[in-house]
Amino acid sequence: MTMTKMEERTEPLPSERAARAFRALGDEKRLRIVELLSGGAQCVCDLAVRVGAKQPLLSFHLKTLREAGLVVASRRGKWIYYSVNEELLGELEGGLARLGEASAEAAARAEAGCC
Amino acid sequence: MTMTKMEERTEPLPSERAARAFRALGDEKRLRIVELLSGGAQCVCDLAVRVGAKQPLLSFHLKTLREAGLVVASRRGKWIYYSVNEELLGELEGGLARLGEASAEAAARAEAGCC
DNA sequence: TTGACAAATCAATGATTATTGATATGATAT
DNA sequence: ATATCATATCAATAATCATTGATTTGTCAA
Repeated sequence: MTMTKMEERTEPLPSERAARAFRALGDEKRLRIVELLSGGAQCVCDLAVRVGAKQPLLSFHLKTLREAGLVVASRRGKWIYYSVNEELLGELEGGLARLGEASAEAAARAEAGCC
Repeated sequence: MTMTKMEERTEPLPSERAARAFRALGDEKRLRIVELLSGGAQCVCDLAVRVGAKQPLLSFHLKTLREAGLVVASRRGKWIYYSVNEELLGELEGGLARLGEASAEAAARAEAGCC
């Protein structure tokens, strides 16, 4: 067997990863967190105040976002700063764009009466 | 009161609507459904086969997508055809783009050392 | 060390969601 | 009217998720 990881393409964004990321964005508090983070990296205590959630809940949501790959954490002394992963955000954006385009083309085809 | 619906702006995409839409996309089966639909409108029975789910489950997922505004249904005789709502897709795309840009600017600011 | 503070983890609970089989609705054709 | 086919809805169950308070871990400063 020993199969040297010889598989890593075709789909721009494996749908499991995309679904997980969308699911992570699919909560108002987490969406708010990402918005806040996109204004600059923040520590958890800052976020807790602005999101209006207690610290353990914030940690939970940040973990969800982290596991989805949407944010990254970096410790600076006593604090941990979070920031958004622009790359994944861009891939999701691209995925939506692709769907939109495909959908527009399909609509045009249908309009043209091939159905 | 009689309040004539006098509230409908400010946020490009109210975060509740955005969160609901992302949540709807946050399931592999539903993401697959949207992908299939973006290839052209389809009836439920078609989808059921391709997604590999039973009819009531398909209906459930389609309802979720419908309620999130991501797809629209239109009856044609005995069948109901679903298609994706490009407008909402575009708004979500725009929202992600906005987050990405804000985040890039914040990173640039941080780089420039104002922290 | 000890104390204090930031953040993560844990255990418990309630809320939401996915899935299923059975049943109801709505359209068409006979 | 009846039969049939497509789809929706319902009731029940299992799985996942959000939220909380208590506890733990990690870091710094005295």
